[in-house]
Amino acid sequence: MRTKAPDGGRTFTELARRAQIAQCAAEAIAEVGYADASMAEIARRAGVAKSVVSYHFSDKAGLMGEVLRTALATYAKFMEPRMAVAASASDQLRAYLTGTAGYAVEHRSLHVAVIEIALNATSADGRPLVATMPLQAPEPSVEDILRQGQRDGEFRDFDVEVVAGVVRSGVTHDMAMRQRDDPGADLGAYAEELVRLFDLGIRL
Amino acid sequence: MRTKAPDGGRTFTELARRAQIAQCAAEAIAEVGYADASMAEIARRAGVAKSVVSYHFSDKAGLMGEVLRTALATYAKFMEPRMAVAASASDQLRAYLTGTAGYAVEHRSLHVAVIEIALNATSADGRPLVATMPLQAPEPSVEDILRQGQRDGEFRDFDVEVVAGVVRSGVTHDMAMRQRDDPGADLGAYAEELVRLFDLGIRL
Amino acid sequence: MRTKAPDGGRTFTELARRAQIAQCAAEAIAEVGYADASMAEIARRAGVAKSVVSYHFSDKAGLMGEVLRTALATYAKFMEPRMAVAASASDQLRAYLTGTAGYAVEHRSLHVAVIEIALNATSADGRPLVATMPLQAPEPSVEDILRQGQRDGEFRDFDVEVVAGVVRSGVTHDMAMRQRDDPGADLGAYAEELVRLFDLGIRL
Amino acid sequence: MRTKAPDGGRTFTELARRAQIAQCAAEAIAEVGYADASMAEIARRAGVAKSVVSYHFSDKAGLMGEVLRTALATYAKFMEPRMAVAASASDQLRAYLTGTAGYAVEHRSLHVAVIEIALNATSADGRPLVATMPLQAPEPSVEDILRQGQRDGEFRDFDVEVVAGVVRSGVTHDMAMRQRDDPGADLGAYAEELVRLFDLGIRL
DNA sequence: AATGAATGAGATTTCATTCAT
DNA sequence: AATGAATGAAATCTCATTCAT
Repeated sequence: MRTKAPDGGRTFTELARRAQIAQCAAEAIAEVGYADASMAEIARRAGVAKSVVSYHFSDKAGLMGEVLRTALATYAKFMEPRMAVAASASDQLRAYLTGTAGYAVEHRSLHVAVIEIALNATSADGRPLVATMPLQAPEPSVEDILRQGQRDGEFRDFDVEVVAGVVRSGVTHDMAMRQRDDPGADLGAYAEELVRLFDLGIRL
Repeated sequence: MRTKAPDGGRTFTELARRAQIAQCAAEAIAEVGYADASMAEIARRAGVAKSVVSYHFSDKAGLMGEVLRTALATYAKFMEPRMAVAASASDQLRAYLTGTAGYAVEHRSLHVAVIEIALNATSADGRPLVATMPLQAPEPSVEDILRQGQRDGEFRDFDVEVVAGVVRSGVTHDMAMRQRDDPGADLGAYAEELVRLFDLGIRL
Repeated sequence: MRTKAPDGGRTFTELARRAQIAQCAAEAIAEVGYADASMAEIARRAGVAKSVVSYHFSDKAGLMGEVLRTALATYAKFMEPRMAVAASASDQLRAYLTGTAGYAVEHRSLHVAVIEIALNATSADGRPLVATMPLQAPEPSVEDILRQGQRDGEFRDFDVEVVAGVVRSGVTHDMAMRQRDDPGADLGAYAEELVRLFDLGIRL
Repeated sequence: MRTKAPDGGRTFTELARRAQIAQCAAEAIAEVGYADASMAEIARRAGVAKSVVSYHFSDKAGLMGEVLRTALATYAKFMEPRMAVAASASDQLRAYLTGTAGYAVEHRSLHVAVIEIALNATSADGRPLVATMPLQAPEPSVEDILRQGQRDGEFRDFDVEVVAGVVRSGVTHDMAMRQRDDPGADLGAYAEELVRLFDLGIRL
């Protein structure tokens, strides 16, 4: 009897290979950049023939999509318990910042790979890949948290879009760059500093 | 007689061509991403043969280096008068934020291109290109400003490295993303919001 | 006990699968052309795994050979009763033309596939596949009919090889092209027109 | 000064290379069949690198298109003087048959290649290549000749489409097959036999 | 009897680069 | 100063085929 369909008609072996290859793809991208992370390089890191990658993914965009989905799922799973214990909006913001920092440390490759893919990957028609994929970020979003804080009288009045953007870029792009340039950086302390900065910056 | 050597033994025509090609390279990168900004695409945009690009630049890394130098020089020239009129550290920080936002609007391609190049370009040995180049950012750096503010008693005590990073990523990466996703975004208001946020966040 | 050997040691199931796959191969070739009729495409149409095709046929040439044999057998079975009732050479020629036209309509895929295979399929050594296979066309051949007509004084003197070639190409290649370009073409009327044309052309 | 633009902005060298490559493509197709006539094989025969072929032709469909255009132009040039001296419809038909036979002998590769390409080449969207190209056959067409003969009272009444099809397939497909199987076949005698056959078959 | 997984070979195409002119 | 032509290397992807299960 076959070990069929634990998810969408795929066998365990297939799911395992897909996961392995997606992981190697993320590592390749994080290390050599999107432009140099060729299918050959990814296959080499996975220890399989180039054609094995093509066997499991319809094309490069398909593989990149899997990396994005993997990253998002990993991130959501990582954040869920941390966000659950946070009651107030400022606690949630703290949980978001320290949680995301923790994720960036623990899943460095995925973290950097997502940024690279978002910037560079294009689908066949030339549009950015992320624009062609239905990706769903975990709830609540930074915007949600900020708006809640304003409603609850915890936060002052400000443009939610703008502040959410800076908050997010602080724990994604800047942190990724920091890690790349200094792999041993203390991101825990980094996150604490951000918590203080934004708390002071937006508190009523 | 030749019109020689306004800079390092290069004629005016040569300098003009180099500048034109570098500009087109930045535009190509900003529009299609580093991975798809091939020498052919860049040459096409410049309206010259591929070999002309190779004629003026030793190789692709050389061209990317020129884009970085151009961007830095343009940025420095843009910021200099704006920084000059700012006396206190908080005025300087405001000038930095609004100035950089203005630069990002006025020189969108250069702005985005630098981010892409920093993330992706590698020199022949595989190391990140930016790590192999002597690039000199304009004075004062964000770190300089923050430290001065702390010395002057304007700013509270905090980790200068961390805050400088967030400040910088806010006006580089986040702003670039914002522009890409919404070309008509009001970056002036964006900068003002950042000024308030960081002012509150770090003021003593 | 196994249901063995109705033909050369093959079970019924095996024969059925082989027939099914050969049929799907013919359909694939007829629809997308020999060059695009890959083993994967054929397997897809048959609703089986690629490896099933390889399991039943030694290699692609083997499968193509089976298509040829199937086509020939089908053709022979289709023609036999129609030729049997034709006495004179001109009746036989008429039976050949209308019969073959009927076959082309009823077994369109096989008909087109044979032409494609004859033109394109090569065996491992690079020679045309048809040249390496012992294929036996049904009796009487067009040449036989024409020669008989000449002997009987029905037909005038002409080069049998040449006329047989044109007769055959008229009801194979031209008819196949006609079907491809205009699937609803009236091949019955077409055949009647050919009968008249050749009858006048070769009658004494 | 450059040797520019003898045709559509192409230099002499480029035109020469394109012609040479198209010729080699036709030969490759005629010898090994469309399916095995890869870009690599074509480049090998032309004695150039694979990338040279890609340099001169946007893609494989572009090269195949050039082969078709070359063949058509060659055919038109070959036929023109032969058709010009034929006054009556039967003379024109004779000129068409003997002329086309002569062309098939003199330009065997082009002749066979066109048949293969028509049967197999597909453009990117999967449709037959010939259907996507504006190809213009030389005047008068076989249909034109036959209709003229009917109007002039030279030919009897018959379905022009059908007879034109057989006439054409006789001197294209059948002749090509004949040449492939027996390279030394006497196509002159072949054509004469066809002239007699069709003359008797359609004359009033 | 069937098949999922894997694979090497080779397909088409793009790349950065070189060089004679 | 510029460029058309060429090229080897490498990119992505498809192919027919094999094999353990």
